[in-house]
Amino acid sequence: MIDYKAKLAEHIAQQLKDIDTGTIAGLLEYPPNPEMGDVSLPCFKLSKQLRKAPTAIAEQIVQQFPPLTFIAKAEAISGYVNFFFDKPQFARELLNDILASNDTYGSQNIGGGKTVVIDYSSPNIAKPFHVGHLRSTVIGRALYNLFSFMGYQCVGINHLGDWGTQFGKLIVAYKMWGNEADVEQGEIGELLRLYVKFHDEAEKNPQLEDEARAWFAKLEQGDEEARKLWQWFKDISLKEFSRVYDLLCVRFDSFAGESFYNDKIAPVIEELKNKRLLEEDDGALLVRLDEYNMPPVLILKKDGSSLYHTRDIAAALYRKSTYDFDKAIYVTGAAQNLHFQQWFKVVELMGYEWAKDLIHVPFGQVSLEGAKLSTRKGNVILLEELLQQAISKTLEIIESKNPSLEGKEEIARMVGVGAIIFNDLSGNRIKDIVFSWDEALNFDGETGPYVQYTHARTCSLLRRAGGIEAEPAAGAFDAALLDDEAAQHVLKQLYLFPEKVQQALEKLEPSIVSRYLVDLAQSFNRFYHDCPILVDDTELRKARLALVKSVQITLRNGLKLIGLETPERI
RNA sequence: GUCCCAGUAGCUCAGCUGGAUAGAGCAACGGCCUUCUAAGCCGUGUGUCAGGGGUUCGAAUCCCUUCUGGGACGCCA
Repeated sequence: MIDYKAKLAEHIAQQLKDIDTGTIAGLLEYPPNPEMGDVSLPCFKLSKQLRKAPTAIAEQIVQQFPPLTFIAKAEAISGYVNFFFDKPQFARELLNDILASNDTYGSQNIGGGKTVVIDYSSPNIAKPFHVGHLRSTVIGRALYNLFSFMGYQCVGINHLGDWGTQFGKLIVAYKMWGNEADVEQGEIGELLRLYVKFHDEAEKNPQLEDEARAWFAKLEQGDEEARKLWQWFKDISLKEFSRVYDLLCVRFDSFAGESFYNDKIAPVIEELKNKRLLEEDDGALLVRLDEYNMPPVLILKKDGSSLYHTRDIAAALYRKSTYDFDKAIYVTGAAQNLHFQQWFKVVELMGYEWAKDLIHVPFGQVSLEGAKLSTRKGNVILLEELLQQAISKTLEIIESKNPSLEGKEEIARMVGVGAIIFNDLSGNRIKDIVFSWDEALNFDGETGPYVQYTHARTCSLLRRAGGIEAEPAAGAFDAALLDDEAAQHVLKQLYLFPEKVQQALEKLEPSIVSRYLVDLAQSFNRFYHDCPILVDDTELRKARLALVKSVQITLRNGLKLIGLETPERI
């Protein structure tokens, strides 16, 4: 990876003596437009420490700046030092680096093989998979890819919501209003019907809630009938989930859900007791967190059954001992912020120093044109339906634009699904999303298909170039020929990729990569429009193809990170 | 009631570890395909950065406060 910023910081620090490299590196920034150079140093903050006016500092730096091959010019202007890269050297070093590193361009070994456990998707059994579940799934998968790319060993866990009072409810409903044939045939739809029916009836007859709790308690104690029904419901749900995961190409290393921790809860309760953290209140057991300005955490209900706090704590202890993680990440809706703060604190109070490695990654809520999503009220967009719609719309577009395309069904799947994923990852994850069919199925502008299309364009060019030029090699071209404005802009974008990937990792924010890809695609499309690539001038063609190849590599690496596929033709 | 999060162009958003004139896309209108994929490119217009105070050489960005919207707050997850 070439890092001119770091090199510059070193030289400037040497010159200023009293200021260290890190400080300078933190100050360096990219100027708002190209006339102001490639990297600039605002000198205002140095003013106090050096007891000198910013303009004087800037001028001093420029006057005494040593000749460096990669810097063509340094200019002092109203308190800034603007550095201009030596364009040919910059282009040559950058492209050679990208071509040589290829599918590792942008990656760094930050993790050093340390393990990160990422808990994502984690849908509730017996409820259909809807757009609301998409976020955790695609954000979590993107984080998984980012951490892997940056040298971490990842463990992806689908912490299935396969335990809890809801199963008591379902069992009660099934026994009262359901039958085997209907469930076998209706699958999740029928389970949902029973669940909704339960809630309707429970409003009239609150006693049903007690029955449900009783059945869940039986389930936890290993009652055979309860156990059998539970397993059956779970199998039916997993069948639907795996269809969706296949479409999204999402994989997990473990499906250990909440039920997995059932036999790991008692020791946790014991430990909490021994550490004198538990308090009894009206028959239930809880941990008080008043000093930390949080409400108490309920650990055990008065009927002796567990709650999800309890299971999360047991799961964290299990994961620590099983995987010895460096970080454990939980990707869930922001509505659960308090819940995570609470049980993270409990783990800390239990005396585990690794409580600091537990990280909650919250995201905003999806609503439906103002109304809240509600499975019970039937106010949902089923994810499978959304994906199918996107795929069939993509197929229509292909039929009209490129009817002779081979394997169009598969490509339509890659692009249609890509549109939905990209849409979800294009804004900061914390923002709420109002779902709109029009936006989800828009394939123009800042969208997944736009980036994929741009990637396919690079593939097409390299295909047409044929022969040895189709695979430009490092050093086999004259980078000085890439002096068009559009080409220069593409180079700058390419240079930013490693920095963006690192930022995305640090902020746990996949959208930084998504937005970067749009910027890169935009600059490439302008270059494509302004500068013919397959020209007769052999040297110029080679140089431009090297740029095209570098864009292809970078788009591909970025798309893969956020979980989009990279078809070579669209 | 207490706490958390958000508020930037008509719409969706970026910019928020303070820096040079606040940027994209969508929508609207007008151009560009006998030449490398038009899911593309170019052009036209829009802003009390929710309001008010403060800190600073400098604030969309940090602090305080008000307003608006969303969310959470013991036997659901």
